[in-house]
Amino acid sequence: MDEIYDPAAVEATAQAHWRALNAYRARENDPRFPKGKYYVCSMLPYPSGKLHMGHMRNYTLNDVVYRFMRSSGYNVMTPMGWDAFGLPAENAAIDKRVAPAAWTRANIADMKAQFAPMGFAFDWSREVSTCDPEYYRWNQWLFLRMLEQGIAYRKTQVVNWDPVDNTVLANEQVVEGKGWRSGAPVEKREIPGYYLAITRYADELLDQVKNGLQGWPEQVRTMQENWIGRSEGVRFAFPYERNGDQRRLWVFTTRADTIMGVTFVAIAAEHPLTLELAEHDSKLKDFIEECRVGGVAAADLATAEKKGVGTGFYVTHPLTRQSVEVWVGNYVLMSYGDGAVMGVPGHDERDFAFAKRHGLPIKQVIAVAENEFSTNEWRAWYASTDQSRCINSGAYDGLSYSQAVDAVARDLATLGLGEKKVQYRLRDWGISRQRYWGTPIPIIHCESCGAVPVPEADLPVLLPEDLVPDGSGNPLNKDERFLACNCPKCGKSARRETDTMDTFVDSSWYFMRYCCPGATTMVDERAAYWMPMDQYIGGIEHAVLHLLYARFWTKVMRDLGLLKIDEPFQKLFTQGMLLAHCYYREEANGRKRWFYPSEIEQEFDERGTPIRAVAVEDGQPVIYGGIEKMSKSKNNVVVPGTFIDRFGADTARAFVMFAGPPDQSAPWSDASAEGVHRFLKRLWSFCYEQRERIAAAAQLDHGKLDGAQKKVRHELHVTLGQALHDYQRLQYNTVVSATMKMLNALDGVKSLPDADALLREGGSILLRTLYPIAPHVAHTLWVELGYVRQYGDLLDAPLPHPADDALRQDELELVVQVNGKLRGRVTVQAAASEETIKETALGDPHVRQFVGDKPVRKIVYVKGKLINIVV
RNA sequence: GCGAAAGUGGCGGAACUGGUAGACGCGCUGGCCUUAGAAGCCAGUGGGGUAACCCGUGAGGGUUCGAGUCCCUCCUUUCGCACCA
Repeated sequence: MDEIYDPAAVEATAQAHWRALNAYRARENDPRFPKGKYYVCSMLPYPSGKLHMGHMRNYTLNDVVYRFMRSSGYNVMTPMGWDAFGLPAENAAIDKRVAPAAWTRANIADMKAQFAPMGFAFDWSREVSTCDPEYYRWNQWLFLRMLEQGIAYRKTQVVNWDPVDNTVLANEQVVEGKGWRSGAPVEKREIPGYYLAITRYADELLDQVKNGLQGWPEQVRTMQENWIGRSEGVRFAFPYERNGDQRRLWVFTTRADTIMGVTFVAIAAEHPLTLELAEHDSKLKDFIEECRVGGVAAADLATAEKKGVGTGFYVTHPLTRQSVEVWVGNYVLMSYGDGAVMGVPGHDERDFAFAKRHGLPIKQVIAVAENEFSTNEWRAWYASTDQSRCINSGAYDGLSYSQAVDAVARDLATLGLGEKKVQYRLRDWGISRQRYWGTPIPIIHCESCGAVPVPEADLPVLLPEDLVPDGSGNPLNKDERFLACNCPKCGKSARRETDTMDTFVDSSWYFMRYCCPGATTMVDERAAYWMPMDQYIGGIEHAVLHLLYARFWTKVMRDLGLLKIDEPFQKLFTQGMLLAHCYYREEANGRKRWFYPSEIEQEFDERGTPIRAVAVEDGQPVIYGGIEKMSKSKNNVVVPGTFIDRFGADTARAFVMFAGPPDQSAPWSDASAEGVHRFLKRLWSFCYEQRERIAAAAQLDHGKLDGAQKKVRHELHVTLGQALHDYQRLQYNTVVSATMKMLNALDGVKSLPDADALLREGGSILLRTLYPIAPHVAHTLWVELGYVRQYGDLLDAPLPHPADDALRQDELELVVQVNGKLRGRVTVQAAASEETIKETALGDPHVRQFVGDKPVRKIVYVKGKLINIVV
């Protein structure tokens, strides 16, 4: 054993050992692990080629779960793969003139190499790349099954168009009116595409996120709930006549009790009736155009002015039979409900604003308390329905909210003009993307037969890998080899669909393919063994997108008989980001020049308060830019390579765990990281010095320990109990603290000549507690100190558990409070009666000083902890 | 605007179910070692005070023998949603 801790050597040896054992290859029903399977997985990364410490934090978290659960006796499996399709590869192709496939594969190789030094327990035999035909063929296969079931269908509708990325976006991918990736304001376009009927599953998706999924963070569950957005209400129609036809204008409302307050009907600019009426109305035409390009940021939209145009066209109120004018309003969304609303300005804030602006009548039909309603000043009576009463509403007068809704729905139903309906905010998932680097949609367009599915036997529809996009649209449209085909129905020459699938399709089930590498079907019985996943780990940014799609996909697979589970992820953990300090200086041209941390020196005052930071190059001050997300533009990205070279992977792992609670963002700090390295060095020196005593020590007999050793042993076992608890709740920062505490405690008894047994037991506890976090150094010391003979290889050595005799104490130190304030400490026999303890407390001279001659009103005794004397 | 979470030393952060606030680490101070530096080791480190003590978990109130923790009001920050009828 070397005297000096050499992480490079330690890590190389440990990794060679694990490699020789093929240690992370997981097998179904492995008899070595009677506790059963445990599947832990991190969201698969996009192979951008660059990994920083933030990634390492995420995967270390994953690795700690793996090692801890394996130490607990589970058959643990943790895989890794690549979300390999998508736009960055195409953009890189345009920039660098390389095919996306080559770029992506090179990045994957690069990233795997960057992972290697960290010692992660990935079972690489299960690796998945979503751009691999053996993977995406099953996207195509399931898509065809969905077509058969009517879950997938083709339609033309107004979509979100990203003018920079030149593609359609799903609603989930539009953030504040902008494309989630490009940041460009989204336009509205009418384009044909394929949709997946996720709304069919809306009820189930909602129910399980509300009432199941106990292992998910509340925040994510709420976000999904809001996204699905279930509303109960009434869908009804305003009849009208046009060109001799009897037609109906449908609307949806949650406030059917206000139906007698309708003074207009507002419809969306893209509503079919709008388009029809606009044919002979140039003002309306202009307004439609304004709505199409306008509406940049959705945040402004909510407060934006309620613009609109009257059409001069009238429909009939279904209950009063009065004529009501149709208006086109910019606040009506075509994509929700029927793209039309009844206008009740008396009781809806938006309708009110619209009516005020356009001079439309306002009618009160709900009784409200004095001063709560006036036409000049809106008060949000709308929000409270529990005590409202109808007025000015004919037959409905006096009814409460729910009575009125029931009565109105019944009357509308009698007329055949409406009924109760549940409306969702969730819309079907548009998966067509006008991009090259994705899964080809397996459809053939035939002039006589239309859109024809590719026969199963012809799968996969291979994506050509040698095309280099030039920025002028989808290169598949120009690739004759890909386009040319024959119609599977009539055999005539036809053209292939060139749209590809949204990459969220790829990530909707990769975690199931991990379970059954090489399966000749989409999934096989091995998936039934590993699924549902026990612990999923990923960023909060996927709270709705990926996690909702994956849940939907699982349910579709279940209904097709491929699986028996309802939900894919039992527990979800959303990890926080790793941040870093940044420093800059204003240049003469007004630009900011960002400094790398290595170019900066921080100065402190006598008390440790940072005063200023200076640049190493000239000693002149720079401006502290705060703690920010790691980004290239701010030069504050910490890369693993150089850090690991200097301090080793174990330090990197231990520090990213120590930096803060894993579910919160934490700042990287070179100084703190070196502190963790110092700890590992101290641990190494300690073990080096004590190696002979520990290796030769006898079994520990608690009864033979003296008071000082008992105290240390007690502390060790209490700390162990806390560490195990924190392991369970994934609070690894305090686990690292616990191992530091254990070392400090053992350090305190190393000079005692008869402490060999205690050192041996303590060392074994410390190393096993530390192992999931810093496995290389723990493994090496485990071997050197001779623990293998007793417990076996550290990979599968049983977890230590606090011993009862160590936790039990002969004497207790109790805190004495007077009126809730700490006034003294007393030591009592553990077996002492409450009476004796109280007397001892009162007898303490310091306590007596505070009690004085005031009468004691009450004495509270908290067992084993404290005594509070109330005077 | 609506909803959620969080505010604790110079810093990152502990305190599981109300029970010794500041664990553990960083930084800082003093000392030892060293020709010197680096590394290492020892001691100290919430604020005030010579001290006894007093004050301290964003602000204010409340419940309780006892509140960082529970309740109410407010402030700040972060995140999510954002015309969803």
